[in-house]
Amino acid sequence: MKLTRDRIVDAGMAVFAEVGYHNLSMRQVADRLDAHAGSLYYHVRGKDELLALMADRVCVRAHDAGTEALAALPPTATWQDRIHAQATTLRLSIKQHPGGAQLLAESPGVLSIGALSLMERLLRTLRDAGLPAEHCGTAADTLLSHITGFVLQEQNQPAAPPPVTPELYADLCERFPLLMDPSTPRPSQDEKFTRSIQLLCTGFAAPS
Amino acid sequence: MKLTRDRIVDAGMAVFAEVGYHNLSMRQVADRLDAHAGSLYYHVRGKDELLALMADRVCVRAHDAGTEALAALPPTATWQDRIHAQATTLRLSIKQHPGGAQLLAESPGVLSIGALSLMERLLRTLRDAGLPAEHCGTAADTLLSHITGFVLQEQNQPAAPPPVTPELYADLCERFPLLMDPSTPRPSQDEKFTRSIQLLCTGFAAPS
DNA sequence: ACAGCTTTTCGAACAGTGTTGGAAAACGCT
DNA sequence: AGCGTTTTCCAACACTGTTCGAAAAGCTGT
Repeated sequence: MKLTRDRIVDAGMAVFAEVGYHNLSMRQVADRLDAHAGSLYYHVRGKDELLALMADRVCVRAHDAGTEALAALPPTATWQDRIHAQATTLRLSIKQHPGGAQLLAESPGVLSIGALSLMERLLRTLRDAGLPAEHCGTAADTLLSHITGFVLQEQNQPAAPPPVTPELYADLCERFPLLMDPSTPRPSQDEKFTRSIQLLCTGFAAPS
Repeated sequence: MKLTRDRIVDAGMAVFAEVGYHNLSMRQVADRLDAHAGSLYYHVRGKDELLALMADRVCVRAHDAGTEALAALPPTATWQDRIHAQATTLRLSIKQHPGGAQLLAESPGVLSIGALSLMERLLRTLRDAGLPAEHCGTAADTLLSHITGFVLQEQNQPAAPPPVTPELYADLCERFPLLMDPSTPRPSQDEKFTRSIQLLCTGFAAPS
């Protein structure tokens, strides 16, 4: 079958979902298309461009998932709810592939249609909420960079936490008493995420 | 001279400062020590571990810079000022090396002494500010992931923005009217950063 | 159907990467 | 001096992204 920019990105997304960001290679993408690695370079400038196209596709998927989530919201939903819905769908879309946050993080996101769509809709909801126009830009920027950073840290959490010897544990407790305080609740990632979004929203709403 | 874990990390940081994150290779690090690449593996499990050690060192430097910045603050400084000082020094420390955000983003940061120190001090200032203890954890987490995401997006901004043809520009204006609105102010990165930190601080301070 | 031309694919090669394992050297110690 | 351990070398392996000339495939006009 004929080789095409779109088909290459499709194959890229497929192997991306299987092997993750770090193990994605041009040869694997080519193999999935029954083609040779060199042939890809006729349609794509290089791996960087392919990654950028894939990042854009992730954003587009997140955008589509976001419209669905927004449509499912009851009419009584506040603008905070709408922001939260968009943030959550974006987070889940990124988390769908291993290393998805890296993919978004590496590619310069400005020129991507998908990223622009996400941004525009965030701005839209913030403006419709009646927030001052001059603050909406930084608010949306903050949301996006925060979500990226959050999923990044989330996906890089080691699967098996390293074993702590008792002496090391004691040392840690002494040097980092607040961090190691067992009385503080240790919320799940989902809770942390929704709380951080609420945090940002109250920051947006507060007059400055 | 003898090869040592610390000396390897030193050389890694030097190469890192010169060539950036993406072009850092074990052979270059070894060359700087007049050694062969294979010798590094006696002291370091692999490149991942070396990168983790380097990420920790960046955090330690950021921590030290943060103590200086805090010491230079007047006694009348609010807790928001103290948070801002720490955030700014962390941002600058990361930006010192090209691709520094990637370095922090890739390495699982939990087990790093430097990262823990940064976290602990953030928690300290938030607790000293009188914020409710059960919120300080997510607040500090949000701060760190936001800063990482911010510098990431900042460092990945393409040096030369791609040229926009008039027709493309018109299309963009139609699809993204809010983003393309020329009347909205376009603040510098520094302004965006301080504003986002202020945003987070007001979110922290607001009762939930 | 054939030639001619363009678009696309191949296949081999290049330089570079992280990593490994056995041989060789350096070191410390009795 | 000799032995044992710690450290370094060196050559290799299996990859990676990318390039380039040649070969194939597809289309057009006659």
